[in-house]
Amino acid sequence: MKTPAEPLFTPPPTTHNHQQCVHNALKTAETLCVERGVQLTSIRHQVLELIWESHKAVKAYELLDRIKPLQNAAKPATIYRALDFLITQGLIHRVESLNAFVGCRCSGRQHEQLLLICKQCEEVEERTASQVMQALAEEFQRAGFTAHSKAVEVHGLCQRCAGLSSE
Amino acid sequence: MKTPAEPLFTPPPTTHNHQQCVHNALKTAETLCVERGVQLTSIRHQVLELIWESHKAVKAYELLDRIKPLQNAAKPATIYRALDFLITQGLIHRVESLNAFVGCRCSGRQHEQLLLICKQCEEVEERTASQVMQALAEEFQRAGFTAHSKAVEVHGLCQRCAGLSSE
DNA sequence: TAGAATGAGTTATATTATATCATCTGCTCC
DNA sequence: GGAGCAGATGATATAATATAACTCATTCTA
Repeated sequence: MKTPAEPLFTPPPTTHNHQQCVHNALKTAETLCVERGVQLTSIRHQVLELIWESHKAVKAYELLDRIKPLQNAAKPATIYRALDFLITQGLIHRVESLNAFVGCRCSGRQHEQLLLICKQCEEVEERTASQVMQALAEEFQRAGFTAHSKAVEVHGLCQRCAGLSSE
Repeated sequence: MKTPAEPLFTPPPTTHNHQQCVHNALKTAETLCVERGVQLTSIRHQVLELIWESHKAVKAYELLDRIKPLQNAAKPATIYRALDFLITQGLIHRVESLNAFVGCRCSGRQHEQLLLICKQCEEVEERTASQVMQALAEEFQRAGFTAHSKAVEVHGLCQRCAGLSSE
């Protein structure tokens, strides 16, 4: 049931050790869920693992297709429920502008980050961007607005892709 | 064909003169389209007008329902094409986190604004927030990211609604 | 007048997401 | 042990959002 999933994706061409990266993310998730007394069930774990296969944002129905070999009975609701759980626990981000989901690197803590989405390699980089958040807070102050949740998403070219295309 | 549309909505309880506000928006749109040599056709004008009926973000299928009395043949594509046009011309914003659309107050110019979305009255306030944009630009610099388009959307309570609920 | 460009009509379908009710599983309390 | 509860999942259906692809009409202009 907890098959490590076939490498259905092209690993990111970055130099980072992705296997380690995924391993950390899953371990952190497991620990956090224990601490919080919530259940990282088999399905939820599998969905999280599938999301972490790459640093690209993944669509819900893509996850559904990929999880079917492991969970024959999987239906849209299966995926959406798992996604809800993972979002609530701060383990993944929903990328609003793509209707897609990406693993959260700062698992479970601060969950409102700047997302930099590369149009070319499609990878999503998450940044804390405290100065941006600070400027936002000041703007809310001026506007008399009480913020509950933020989505700060930027599309463009990541450093690597911009470098390649300008050569 | 250019019926001013029945008041299907509750006008915003703000003190502003909404009729004037809509009038300005439409006039500006008309002028801009002439300047740019693009056609603000009857359908496009109607959709823009419907969007401006309130300061809430409107769903595409809501627009479809509302435009049907005026454009009997209207289909989803009718609306989505008009929306595409209006977005391209910078006359409306797409609110990514709601899959909805709202009139743009800074028509046609700077089109990347901070959107403050009230969970209670549902109105969307648009702010230029140059300090936020500046902080974003600096963050892109640090990340080596080339930004093409931004969505900065915040959900919460507007001043008015926060005031009311805290009384 | 042919042909390109643009907008709109029409039909079909793809994609994304939720509602609802039934069932199962593990736990607690008696 | 069994009743009852809560949380998770199964199963079915359908809602909501969005696009594709082809046609036709209009306008402009070469």
